[in-house]
Amino acid sequence: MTAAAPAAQQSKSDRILDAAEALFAAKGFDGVTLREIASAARVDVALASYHFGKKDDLFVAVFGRRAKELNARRLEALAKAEADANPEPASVEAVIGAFLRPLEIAQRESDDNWHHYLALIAYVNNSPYWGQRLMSDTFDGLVNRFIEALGRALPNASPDQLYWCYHNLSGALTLTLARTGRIDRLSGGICRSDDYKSVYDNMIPFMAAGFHATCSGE
Amino acid sequence: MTAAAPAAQQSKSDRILDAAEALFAAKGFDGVTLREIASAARVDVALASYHFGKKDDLFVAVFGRRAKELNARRLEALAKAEADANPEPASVEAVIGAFLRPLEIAQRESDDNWHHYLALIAYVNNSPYWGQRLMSDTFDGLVNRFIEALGRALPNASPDQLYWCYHNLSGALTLTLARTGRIDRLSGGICRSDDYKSVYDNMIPFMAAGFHATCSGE
DNA sequence: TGAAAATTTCAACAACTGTTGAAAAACACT
DNA sequence: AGTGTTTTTCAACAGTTGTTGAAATTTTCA
Repeated sequence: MTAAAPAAQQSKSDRILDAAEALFAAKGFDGVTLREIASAARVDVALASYHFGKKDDLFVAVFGRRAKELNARRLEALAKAEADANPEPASVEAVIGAFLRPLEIAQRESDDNWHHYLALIAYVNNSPYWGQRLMSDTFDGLVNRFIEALGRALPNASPDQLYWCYHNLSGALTLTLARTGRIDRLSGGICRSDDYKSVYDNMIPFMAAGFHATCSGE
Repeated sequence: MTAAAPAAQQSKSDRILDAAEALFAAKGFDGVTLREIASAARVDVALASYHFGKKDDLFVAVFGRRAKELNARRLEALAKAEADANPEPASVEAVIGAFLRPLEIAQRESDDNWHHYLALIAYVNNSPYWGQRLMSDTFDGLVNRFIEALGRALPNASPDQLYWCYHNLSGALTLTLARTGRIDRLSGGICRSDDYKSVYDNMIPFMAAGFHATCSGE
């Protein structure tokens, strides 16, 4: 009788962030109204403005909320991969795994709504409006850490090769996080977008092979 | 004196489609108003409704306009690749090239605004709302033709392996088409998202290696 | 307990939204 | 020229939008 009531213990401010996160991820910034968010959070409309200011600021607040923890999880995985390989540099596959596996784990944490946040990342990453500044401010530092690690695993690679390869990885990942259900329909049910294990089990060696093929000396 | 005036010869209906294409691609369906579109097309607001009906229908009309030609270009490239390899099946790299190169060419046709349309594809492909049905209706037939060709090049691959690999390809391509400028900023100017040649020169061997690594017999 | 601060509600604002119906203009065709 | 058809304009609609200011409530803390 004690479970199933964590929502009641959440502050209204948190409820707003939760509702906004899910709705922004599903419908985009302009596809959601503050009244929808307030209604989903069971809260007065004006409260969103009181706590977070303009609608833009609310969006940025939502996007920033989980970023710190996600970055920490990824950095931890990277550090572990590098420690395991010491004194050799971590392999390409290990670095990519450190970049991706924390997402798989987060996606499966069904009690917390991480998958909404990850879908929101997908939205932002592909948005011409938000994509440039907000993504950069939030993730560029982390990404460059990973690219440096990939450079150590591929000493013959030039910087632009590494960046373009990361671009491929980022795009494939983004489409996965968006969870549009396209692959389900395209494959006639053979593939399921919520089968996270399969996604990452395929993606990691796929991307590692791509890095090796295009980032060796020429 | 005769050039630079093709816009004047366009019908108002075409001007609406052009304006809607560019604006939808830049700001998404909900981020654009019919008045913005009409204003950009130098046309009365009511005219969009007269020609295309509801806003949703206009969006679908925009999306469908160039789809037939794009599909034809890609199929032609696929047929050429298979003819060149005959009697062997076309290689993975050749099939992927047939899928991607028509986009590179279209992106560089600066007189026609193909790059707006391609950015619109990126938007739709990642949209949880439009992504499923509209993408499927427009492109699934073509995509399955390419996946069959990839299956002939990789006879040991299982269908789900091929679909997941295509998923990776599609995601990376989508991020490229979105042209958010992220890679420019992330790389500190080393990479430029409008350097289409580099993008595809990297992406094709990258993806081919990924297919080979994950779609061989196990 | 009581006052100050933070939170929450209520009501309303001006601006903007997609859409429509009727009038007006342009066009096609005999 | 005069018909019927298509295209274009104009004006307006009912509903929704983000945002705000003031009042009411709750919380904080000495």
